Amino acid sequence: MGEVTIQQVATEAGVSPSTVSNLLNGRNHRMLPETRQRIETAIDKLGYRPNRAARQLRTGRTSTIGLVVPSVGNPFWGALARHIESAALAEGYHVLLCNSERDPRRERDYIDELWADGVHGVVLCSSLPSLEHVMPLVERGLQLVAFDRTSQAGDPASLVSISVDNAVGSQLATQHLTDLGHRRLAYVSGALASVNRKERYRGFVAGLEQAGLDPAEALRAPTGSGADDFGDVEASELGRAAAAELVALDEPPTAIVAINDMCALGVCRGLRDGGLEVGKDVSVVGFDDIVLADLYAPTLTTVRQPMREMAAAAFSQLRSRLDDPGPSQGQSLLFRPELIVRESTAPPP
Amino acid sequence: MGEVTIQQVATEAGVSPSTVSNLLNGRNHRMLPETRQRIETAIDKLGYRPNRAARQLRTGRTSTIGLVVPSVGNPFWGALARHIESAALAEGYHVLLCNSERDPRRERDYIDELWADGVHGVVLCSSLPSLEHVMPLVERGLQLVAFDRTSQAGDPASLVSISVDNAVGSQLATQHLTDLGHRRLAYVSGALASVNRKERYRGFVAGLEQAGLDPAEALRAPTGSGADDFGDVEASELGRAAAAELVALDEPPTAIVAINDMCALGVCRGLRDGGLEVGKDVSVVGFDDIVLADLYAPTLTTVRQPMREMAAAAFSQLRSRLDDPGPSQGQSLLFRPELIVRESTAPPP
DNA sequence: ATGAAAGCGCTAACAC
DNA sequence: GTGTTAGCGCTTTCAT
Repeated sequence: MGEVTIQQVATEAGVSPSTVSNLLNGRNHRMLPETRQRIETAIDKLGYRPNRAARQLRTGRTSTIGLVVPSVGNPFWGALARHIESAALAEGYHVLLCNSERDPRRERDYIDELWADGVHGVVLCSSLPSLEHVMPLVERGLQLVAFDRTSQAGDPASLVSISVDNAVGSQLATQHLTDLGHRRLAYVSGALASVNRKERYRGFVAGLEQAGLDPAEALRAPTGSGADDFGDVEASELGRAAAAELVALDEPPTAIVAINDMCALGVCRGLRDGGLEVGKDVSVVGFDDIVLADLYAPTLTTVRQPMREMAAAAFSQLRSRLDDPGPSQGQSLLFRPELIVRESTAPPP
Repeated sequence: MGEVTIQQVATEAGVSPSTVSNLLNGRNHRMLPETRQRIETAIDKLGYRPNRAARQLRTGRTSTIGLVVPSVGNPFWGALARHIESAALAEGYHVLLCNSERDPRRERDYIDELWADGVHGVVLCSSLPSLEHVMPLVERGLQLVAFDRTSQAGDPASLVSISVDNAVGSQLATQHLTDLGHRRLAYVSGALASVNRKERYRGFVAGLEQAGLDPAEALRAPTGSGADDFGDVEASELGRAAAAELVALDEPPTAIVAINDMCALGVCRGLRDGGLEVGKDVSVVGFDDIVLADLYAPTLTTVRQPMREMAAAAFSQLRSRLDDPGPSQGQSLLFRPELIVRESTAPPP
């Protein structure tokens, strides 16, 4: 019941293991068609599959990449995982899934382990403003593609960043609201601890200013330290709590920009709890365009990230760097967001 | 920049590699505390991490398991992946993610590759009624835990199945509807091609009969061959299309049982398209209790699967079989579903 | 155009 | 209690 080895294939085909190996690795340009034929027959007959551990031990290469996301339980990250995996599969790569739960320590431990496993390429979806905790490995040759996080000053020089243009997206959303006539806007997000959150907020402020509104007067929720306590899975909880706060105000906002779709759905839920009708009493706009945005009642106006393309780019960047691990130039790919107008936004009542 | 090897650690600590290995593998009961100390110091100093490829090549074991799901883009599978990964991580295992996209061929290819990678344990979320395509590997020693699919007659003897009691769950849902006074029910699902779909439908029928209704008179949607064309990601699309059909009927149903939550959300969407109000004109009940069920408007009545427990069970079953790969008895674990009543169900108008 | 040989880093008998 | 030794299956010079 032992596995078939390259040795057995060689014996069966009447050649040496190295010849089989040569064929396997595409070094068959000057191989006799007959030899080649014999080997292929033997492989088929024996059902031979190369042992990856052995191959990896020898070459130091793996065709496995790591994917670190906050949580695949969140539909947004789930969708990313699906697309990354699909792009990887098409090139014969496998994906090791890591849920950081937005815990920096877990994130670091994971990357350490991936490295120890021989995984030299990782798509990292980190909320952390600094990537210092992974620098040692990057210096040792770890290839990193940051997803949903634009490059920062202290980042490793070779870092590739794939992200939607968050500021533009948020500004688009905000502008849509002010165009509809809204003057009293609120912004809902957790603590602006991560790069992309900051950028999205910046877009919100820019949108306000463009409409001649004073950002200082815009509402923010949830207030207080509570904002820090919400992780990624609970984005909807956060939105719901924030909406409750907002509804209780003397002068509630007529429009709300949420940090992302899950949060926006929570906001909608909280608004309903407070007896308000979304898309009528209050407008809500999200960010991401997850599948559920178009399913919700009312359907959610949101900013779409071109996920499939972004995922494909993330993988192909990683792959090309894995193939040529020389010291390479870092770069940022910023994708263009698109405003998708649906039912959750309307002129103020 | 080469990696630190066990040899270097040994040299540094002034011992032999085997002694280091012994410590690493917990064979340190009768080791001099001093030796142990020296080794640990050396490990820390050098930042040593064992090379898994080498270890795997030597022992034939991996601490990686495979997880094959239809698509992590679907929140239900995303949640499962998160929980499985979390259970695995707690025991030092890693999870290789595989999206089958409900393609039997992809499913098989994946499992073949996992096996070739030295992965001997797989949690398989297959919709397929037959597991014949993976039998050869099971016979070679592949440990398989089927998730969301109860054991079938032709299954491998050693198979472990983890599933919610689908029939009971569906019956609970149906009964809830008939208790509310509904007489004209519809069932929405794709083709009953998979084991769990069949079971859920059986529960629906049982619920009807228990209420003295004739299952033959119950509606089913979508009708026609269209039902086959929907995969997993598009469950919501299917629900929406089905609702459109149902709404167009002379006598539309007053209550709808959907195969799962994503489908139910699609149904709600379709109902709204048709101008009907969910939870008032029509009642809808789903299955799974994904996070969004409680976020939706109206909140969705559904049947909860105890995901975390089920995921933990799946992993621990797999693990124990991996640890003792002797020919083991197959078994089925059927978890108790729970009806969660929310706003989407009410007495008929 | 093919083969022989060495060794990747680790573990597990078996010595001592 | 610790060291010696012999590979696990594969790739890759270097010969031929």
